[in-house]
Amino acid sequence: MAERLHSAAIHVLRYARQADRVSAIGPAQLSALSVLVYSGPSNLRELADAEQVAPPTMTRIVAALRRGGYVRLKRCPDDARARVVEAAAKGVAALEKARGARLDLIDGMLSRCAPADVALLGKALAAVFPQAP
Amino acid sequence: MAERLHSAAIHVLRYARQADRVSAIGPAQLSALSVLVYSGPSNLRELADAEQVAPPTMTRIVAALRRGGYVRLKRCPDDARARVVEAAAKGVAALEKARGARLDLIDGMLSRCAPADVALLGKALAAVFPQAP
DNA sequence: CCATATAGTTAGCTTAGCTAACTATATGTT
DNA sequence: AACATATAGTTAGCTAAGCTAACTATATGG
Repeated sequence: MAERLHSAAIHVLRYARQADRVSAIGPAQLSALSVLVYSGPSNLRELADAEQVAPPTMTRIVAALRRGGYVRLKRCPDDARARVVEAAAKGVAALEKARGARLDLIDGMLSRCAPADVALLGKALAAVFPQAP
Repeated sequence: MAERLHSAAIHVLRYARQADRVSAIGPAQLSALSVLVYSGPSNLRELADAEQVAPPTMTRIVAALRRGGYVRLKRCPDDARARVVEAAAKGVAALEKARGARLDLIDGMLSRCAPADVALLGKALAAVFPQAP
């Protein structure tokens, strides 16, 4: 069962990743950006934890996003050491576009299956991953 | 629906990836190795296509796997340009270990859900991804 | 026999990951 | 208040993993 889920997850993401080639932004940057867009502003440490990455790695990812104009950094009012990273409008737009391309691919994949099976999968996923957006 | 599947796949693999930290071998190498172990020997071009990677990248991944003793290279009998890459015993063992660690994590994740939901998910996955091992 | 295609490699770049060591600011204890 | 310790982030320097362009060597088709 774990095997089946693992294999399906790999299959879905491998297929969806094809869409990322159109995006000018790298995969780690895109992933960090999606956290910022969907979970709101964050400091570097939280972002690094969310992405399962060491702090220096997140420093670089955020620096690259900033150079591209995808995020803004602000000073944290209650801690002078920390910065708050926030998605800029350009970042939100880039993320939505990349995400849309991925979802289109997955939609195409699902459209080649029986609708009843897809509906069943939806129900099962909702039950097992209740927090899924 | 595509959204739900995408999100669940990300969630599962992000969680499972924690297990990879124990493995000495990098993620790209592990992934290529799994193709070799489960689909059998292959030449570089096929492997690069399977991994959605450019040929020079696969040259390096295979070189690293070879240095580690995880794969062997043979000459191709019917094409002197090509090499056949084959998993060595050490490679099979390393892959099984890494894979086992990932599956254990996913098992743990699923064990915290209602068994009926998990069974439903299994049925749905089998219907939508019939080729899944 | 030559032209073209294909398998793979080399060179050189970027991104993304790490650890170790550092600066600067908070915080808790005397 | 002073100092010790903890925490936020950065810098430096390494490796792995991705790419394109340009190359070598072998197949293959005319």
